Amino acid sequence: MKKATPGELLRQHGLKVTSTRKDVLDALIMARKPIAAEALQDALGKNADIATIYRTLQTLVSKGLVYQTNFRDRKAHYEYQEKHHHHVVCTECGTREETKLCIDAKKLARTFTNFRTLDSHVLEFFGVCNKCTT
Amino acid sequence: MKKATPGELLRQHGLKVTSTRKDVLDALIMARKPIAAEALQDALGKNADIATIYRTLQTLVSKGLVYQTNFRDRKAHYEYQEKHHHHVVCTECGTREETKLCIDAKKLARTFTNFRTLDSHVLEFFGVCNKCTT
DNA sequence: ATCATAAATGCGAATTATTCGCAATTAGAA
DNA sequence: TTCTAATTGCGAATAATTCGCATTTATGAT
Ligand SMILES: [Mn+2]
Ligand SMILES: [Mn+2]
Ligand SMILES: [Zn+2]
Ligand SMILES: [Zn+2]
Repeated sequence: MKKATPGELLRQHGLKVTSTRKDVLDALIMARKPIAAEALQDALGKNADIATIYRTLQTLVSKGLVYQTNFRDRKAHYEYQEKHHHHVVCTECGTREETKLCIDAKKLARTFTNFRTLDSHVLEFFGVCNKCTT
Repeated sequence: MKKATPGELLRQHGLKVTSTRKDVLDALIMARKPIAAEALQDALGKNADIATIYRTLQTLVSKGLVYQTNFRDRKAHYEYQEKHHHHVVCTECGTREETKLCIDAKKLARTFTNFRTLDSHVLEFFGVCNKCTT
């Protein structure tokens, strides 16, 4: 199957297809990394309203199309998530690397917690990348 | 060895021992769970200045005495961390459970990333606790 | 014990990210 | 095409956190 367009993705998730939504989702897909709301606005060429962008992001997150992370920073970052994954972030230069490493939350819930199931998890690693380790 | 007092802890980390610092650290130790800056101020009986509390928290975090988490919420939470651990949070009622489960970041860095070492990581689980699963 | 000095505090004002209220617009169903 | 609920745009409002600066305080040296 070929990759779905932003419009199709929105429709698949039962969302009205508006141009802001298409643009935001498209920008997120292009970015291929976590990006903050304001940076997203810049990427869109300033034509979109910031409140609308925030509302759009909330919607996309609620549908699971986009993953929201609150790093140590105080602003939220949003990433289009075609496939679940995590990041390793360099605390010196901000370089971000994707990692396939994950954890089996289902098994884990039984072994290590009293919850029957775990719906989601946040996992981020911090270190100094090889370039910054002189 | 018996448990160190807040004052001793501060001294051990090369920090000036002030009453706000002792109070904040003490409150965090008592709380035994992540707590936000303002809640901390309440716990301290309103006598401490919020800007000072924030500065104190930054300091404690920088020394590794306290662990800062930015959940999905927009406010940061701080927890005294005698021993590294993570949480399982119920998205219905907010119940928070500690879990011993962790990951071996050293081994991991070699296997799954290009970083030589990983200094820290954030790991939080979200689900619905048994009480909320009617 | 007193002093000197850098560090910490308190206060108010400033910033920053995010949300809200509401009138105007628009997507999609009928 | 028409109708209506959902979405947008704008500006103003919130909420969390930080900043500037004058004042106080902890601690090391005398
Ligand atoms: Mn990624
Ligand atoms: Mn804990
Ligand atoms: Zn995962
Ligand atoms: Zn861990």
